Amino acid sequence: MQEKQQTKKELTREKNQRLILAAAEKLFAQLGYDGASMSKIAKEAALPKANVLYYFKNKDNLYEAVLDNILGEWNLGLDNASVDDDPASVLYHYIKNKVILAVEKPVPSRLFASEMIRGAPYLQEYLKKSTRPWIQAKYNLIQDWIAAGKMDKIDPNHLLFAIWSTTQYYADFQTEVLLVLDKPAYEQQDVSAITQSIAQIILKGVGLQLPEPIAQ
Amino acid sequence: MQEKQQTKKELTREKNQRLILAAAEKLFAQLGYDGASMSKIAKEAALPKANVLYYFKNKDNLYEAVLDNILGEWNLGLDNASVDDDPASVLYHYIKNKVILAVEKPVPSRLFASEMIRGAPYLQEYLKKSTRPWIQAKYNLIQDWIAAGKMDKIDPNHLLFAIWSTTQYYADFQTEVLLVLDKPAYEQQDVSAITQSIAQIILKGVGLQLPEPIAQ
DNA sequence: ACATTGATTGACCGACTGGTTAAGATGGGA
DNA sequence: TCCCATCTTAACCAGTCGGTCAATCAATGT
Repeated sequence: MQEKQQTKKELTREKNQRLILAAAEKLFAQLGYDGASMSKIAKEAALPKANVLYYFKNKDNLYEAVLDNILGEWNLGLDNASVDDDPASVLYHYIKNKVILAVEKPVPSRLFASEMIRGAPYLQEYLKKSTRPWIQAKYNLIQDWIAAGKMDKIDPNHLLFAIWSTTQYYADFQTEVLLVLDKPAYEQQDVSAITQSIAQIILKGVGLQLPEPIAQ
Repeated sequence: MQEKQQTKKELTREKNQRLILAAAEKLFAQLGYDGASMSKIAKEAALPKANVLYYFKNKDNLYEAVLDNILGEWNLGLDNASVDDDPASVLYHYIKNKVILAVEKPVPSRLFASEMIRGAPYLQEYLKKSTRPWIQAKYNLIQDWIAAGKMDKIDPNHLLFAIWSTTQYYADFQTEVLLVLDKPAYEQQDVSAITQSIAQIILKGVGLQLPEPIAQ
């Protein structure tokens, strides 16, 4: 248990790294890779620029650290499902989780989107090694559901694209959504309204029924 | 008709402006606002930087010109529909057009997405003056279709978001899509495959039937 | 108590940024 | 033909970029 006993140095080290990562995440998402300068990030983290470069050797290094930090908590869900589960329930909860994430933590989604728009210069390897096997497994799962007559025939890839796009839209295009809805910010009730709308379209769209009554 | 008689100067002026706009559009979408420098744009357009700044006073001016240039051809469609039309047919063709645009001209979509992710610093006014009235009209149209019993009850805003997100995804996230589909580039047949998948989900999702048999 | 290691930071660097300027090339109307 | 407006472009500017460095500071093991 002696690894739990952290020295003061180790504590401030961790704290500073978290500070820098949070500041970098925010600014990279807001201003893009080139727009977020090291000095702006340092200022946001309330540290001297040289100190930021002490913890992360260079800008690329920091950018990759931010991406790594995000991907872990962002891509999960839909992982424990099997053929025997009810696709309506599984997909509904997957959509719901993605909507909650999009509304409550939009920054990672925006950062991911920026990366993709630029051709994924840093995430290409990650996509090949991690996303592709994951989607392959889900592809098979959905195919099995279709073969079992549990849902309509549809290309599973495009179904997953549809779920990702519709949910992440509320994070990436938040500005447009709020402007159209004429709101200053998302409210509690919006999460369920969005979830219901998306789930209604997509689930019925592949021959499933909404698993829950509309919660008021 | 004498305005048709262009002098040599006017011709090169137009040509250079088109050249610069095309180069800027490409680089702004690829590298973001800050990543695309004036010298890179000039190099891409094969002109000296000072010449680019002669035609467009400064970077902001050029950026806005690029956005203006895009929005005209990008946002149309769904405009001549009325309550008496068949929603299935109207929405199907709208989706189809958006998919074609996403696959064949992804750059404008990516530029628009970048703008949105950054909070639409330049497009906010445009959104208020142009997009909001447009979407208000479509909102009423869809509500009328619902009232006429032609389709399921659904919030028209979220339906439009779903159509925009699913279609534009194939432009903005092209890298991810191609990687998942294991292709080097979109092919002719992909347009109809994507259109069919999206239309199948969304139309059936709001209680409509695909208006055309799957074209082989 | 002290030496050693890690942490902090201001000053600095060359490269590049968006933008200006001024001098010359070009072409059209008189 | 000549003049004048438009166009072209190298040279230049101050400011910022990512990154380095060396001097100082703080904490730790002995």
